[in-house]
Amino acid sequence: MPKQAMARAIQQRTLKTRAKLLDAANSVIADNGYEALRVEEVVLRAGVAKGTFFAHFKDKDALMDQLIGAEIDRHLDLIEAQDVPKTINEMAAAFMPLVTFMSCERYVFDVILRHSGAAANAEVGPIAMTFGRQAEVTAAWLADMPFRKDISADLQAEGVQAFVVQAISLVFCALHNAVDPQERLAIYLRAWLTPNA
Amino acid sequence: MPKQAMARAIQQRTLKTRAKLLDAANSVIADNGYEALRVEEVVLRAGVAKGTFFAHFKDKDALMDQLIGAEIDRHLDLIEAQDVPKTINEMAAAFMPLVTFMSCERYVFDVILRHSGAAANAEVGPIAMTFGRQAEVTAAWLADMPFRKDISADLQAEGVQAFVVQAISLVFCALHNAVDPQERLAIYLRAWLTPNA
DNA sequence: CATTTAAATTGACCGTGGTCATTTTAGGAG
DNA sequence: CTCCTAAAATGACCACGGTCAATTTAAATG
Repeated sequence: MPKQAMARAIQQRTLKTRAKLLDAANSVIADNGYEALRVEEVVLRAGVAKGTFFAHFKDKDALMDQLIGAEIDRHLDLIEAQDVPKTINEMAAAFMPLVTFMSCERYVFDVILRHSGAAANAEVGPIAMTFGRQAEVTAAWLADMPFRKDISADLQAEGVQAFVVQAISLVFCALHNAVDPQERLAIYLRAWLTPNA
Repeated sequence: MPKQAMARAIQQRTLKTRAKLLDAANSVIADNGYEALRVEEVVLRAGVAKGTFFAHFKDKDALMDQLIGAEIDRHLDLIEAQDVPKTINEMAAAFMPLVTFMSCERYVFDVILRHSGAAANAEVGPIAMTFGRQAEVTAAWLADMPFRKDISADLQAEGVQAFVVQAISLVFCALHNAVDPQERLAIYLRAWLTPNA
């Protein structure tokens, strides 16, 4: 057997540096919010060089993908832990913590939209995963619910997702920003899930 | 009456410079597409200094807003000039040229999403205007159509818009990019506009 | 322990969007 | 025509994301 380059296991310091970067990023966000995050500030607080950042994250967006994706996942955990909503209003209410987070900053919503569809199968990022997960959760709710029978639960879930995004969009839309997102979402869901009712 | 600074009329060269910048931008886009547009390249072709660009456009995004908004408007003109669609399939087909343009580049779609909701009433940009216009056109179609009577044409139009965006999103989503956007849009519209049918 | 090598880290450097104090110019007033 | 002033144009400069050749370090091997 010829001398051959073996893939070495990842080193301890790799995980340590990664953790330092994530901690630093979270602390920056806690202080100034997502939009104001600067890579320079992150590496400064983490005590590493700038190049190290990009050895760990493809670009700034990849960091945001991870951080925001983790936050969405946390909300989905809570949503899953709750009782299955039985009415449209309960469903709209169940989504609200997630909606509130997604609309906490215009920048955050933009990042989410940009990553909601994965660019390639091989690189389905954290946020794209949460969209898949949200659809699953919703479809599971709808599977044993007294709503529409003419279309699949999956299609219903896709529509719910589209309307959640639409409701959040309106938060940032000057033409409509007087409306309450939860109320608006309930209107959409009623029209989508209980037509002619 | 005291000597007083009067607002002067805009000068001829202002319009000329603006036109030069827009022409240059269009030529860059024709050559390399939207994403590859560089402000430096635009001012080079326009024969003006970099600072001049930003005297005419708040930022690069504002230029994109204007150019892409104009393109969308052109598509809406064509859509309005055509016969009112009578079926779901015709409606989906009617939107296709617009859908195709909106998904011509990932970057273009991102710009559109970023500008679809105006940040403030005072600054409703070209793209935000086209969204309003598209909703109007759709609502006008739906006003005398045999579809749903349980919700207003305006709400139906909002949903159509949400599903058009959703259909475009799938074009860029690796998990779904095998699907034909027109077919997908038709499925959404059928489920939204003719439930239980 | 000494040697070796791939992985991890570094920081000077670059590309590009955006700013602003300074200079130039259009065009109205005398 | 000349002067004057506000608008327009200029380009050196900055901010910040991202790159990469060179350096350091972990840890496997003998």
